[in-house]
Amino acid sequence: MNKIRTRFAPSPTGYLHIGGLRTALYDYLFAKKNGGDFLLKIEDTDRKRFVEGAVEKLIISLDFLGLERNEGVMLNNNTNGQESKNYPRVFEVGEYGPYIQSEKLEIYKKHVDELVKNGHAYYCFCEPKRLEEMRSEQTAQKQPPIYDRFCLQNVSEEEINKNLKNNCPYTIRIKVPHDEIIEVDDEIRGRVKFNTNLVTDQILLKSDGFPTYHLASIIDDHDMQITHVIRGEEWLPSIPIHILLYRYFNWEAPKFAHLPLLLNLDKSKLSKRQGDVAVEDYIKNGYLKEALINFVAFLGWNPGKGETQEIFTLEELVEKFDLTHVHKAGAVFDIKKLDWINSQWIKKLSIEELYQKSLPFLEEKEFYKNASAEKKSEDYIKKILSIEQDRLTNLSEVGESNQFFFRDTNFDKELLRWKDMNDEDLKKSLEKSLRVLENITDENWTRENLEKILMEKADEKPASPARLAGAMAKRAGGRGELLWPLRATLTGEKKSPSPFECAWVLGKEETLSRLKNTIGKI
RNA sequence: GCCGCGUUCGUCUAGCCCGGUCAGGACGCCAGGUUUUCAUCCUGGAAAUCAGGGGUUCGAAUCCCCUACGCGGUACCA
Repeated sequence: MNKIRTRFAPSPTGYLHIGGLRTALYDYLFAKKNGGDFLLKIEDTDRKRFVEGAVEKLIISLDFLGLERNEGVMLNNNTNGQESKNYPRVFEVGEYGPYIQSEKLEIYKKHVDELVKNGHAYYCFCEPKRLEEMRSEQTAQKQPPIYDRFCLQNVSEEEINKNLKNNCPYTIRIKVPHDEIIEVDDEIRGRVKFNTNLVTDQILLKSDGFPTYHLASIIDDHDMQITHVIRGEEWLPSIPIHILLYRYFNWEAPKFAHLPLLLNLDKSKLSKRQGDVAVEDYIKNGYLKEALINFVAFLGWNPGKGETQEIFTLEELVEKFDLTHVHKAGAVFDIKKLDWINSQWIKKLSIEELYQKSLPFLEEKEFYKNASAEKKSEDYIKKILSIEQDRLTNLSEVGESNQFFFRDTNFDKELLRWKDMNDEDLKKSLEKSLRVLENITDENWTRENLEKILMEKADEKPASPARLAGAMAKRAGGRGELLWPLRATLTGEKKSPSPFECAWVLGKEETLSRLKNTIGKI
């Protein structure tokens, strides 16, 4: 059996779409699972929709995500690729190129001429206006909109030659046979059938000399020896054309797998209207690439029986991936699940990694910019991150809910009170914390120690005779008597990490100073 | 309109090919536990008459047919 080869074939119309990522991912996973090759080609035959820099952006995104290609279009030239004619910083690596459609125009022309010669395709000189009128009439009569073959039936060879000589604009159409059922075994959907009487003679070559998708993709996939075409469901209706082209060229067709669509919450095709669709936007908003890949992999696929685990690395996905477990129905993109997966991936990061990834987000924040140099130190930030790690669902939230680490706190006496504590009790509580903390040396100022010592003190005795000792006191929140005012002093917030964690991050000096400051104000 | 694809908890889905489990898991939600607060973590719960209707069968989410609904295609866009 031939080596398995898949390709991702985006159009450079902007950025890597989240749906594109899913397609690319499945192409990648399938190829790697089967020891095959995965490559990138560019479908830039629509000059009206072309966006400057889009090819580069696409590659950057794929590289960033770690979806490595064996060949095709690349940005870094470490494998002696050839510089692209149309895109100066882009290289083409591999022996089946060009991998950029706009560089293959002569090849397409040559093939389509062959089709014309063999009677499988024909010249069409119809103007768009006539085609439009024809179609609206057909739909009005409840007929399927199909080209009426005017040029096939009414334009003689002589006229064709004359028109060509006069540089009349023309297109070339495929000649679809009548009364035939075309059957395809889709890897995901099983057998799919189409009646050719309902298939129009699609345009293969546009009047600007560029091929349409149908022609170009078939020639490319053949040239590049693609064995499995894994693409979006929107291509399913045009598959009879593709099958016909393989037959006309006398080429063996690859296997096809049509992926279910990604949907908005309202089940319409995933679109920008209802949220971000560009991979780069998700990255910009603090999602990890691991989470994005993990999440998108599960949109329309699952590892099957018995597997309850859902957090997987790219490598693990490669190992588990299987086309037969791809679902047929469209999948709603629910960002709540992405958030959860992202939080899981954040928890797996080392502090060093978390620091490197969080810093760019932190540097954008006002509270960080306004902080002292000491509070921007790597050591200090890492401490904050180590206690925030379990609380983050998203990198962009970093520091957000713990801004007291970066600036002074506000004094709010009511916040400091534990339950119905009076001023005197409050002051006593804080003074006790101060005494305890003062006695902890710098080298003993660790998370574990602070917790151990403060907890001991908090459990020591019920502060007021009205409260019972032991477990009952604990239940009534005896620990809060010491711990709540301490934590509130250190943070100035109703909600925050524990006082042990906060004191540890702030350091002895800052902790004591915040305590003294507050005590002085009561 | 025409053609194609699809339809299991709110969402992602297992199970369907090879009929026979209280239709299982995850996210989210709710409750409880741990806990000074928050988050994490742990335990439990609600949540799908398997789109609807007909068959076939002792028995159907699973096989067959019909209907409805959704989506995609219907371009000199991909």
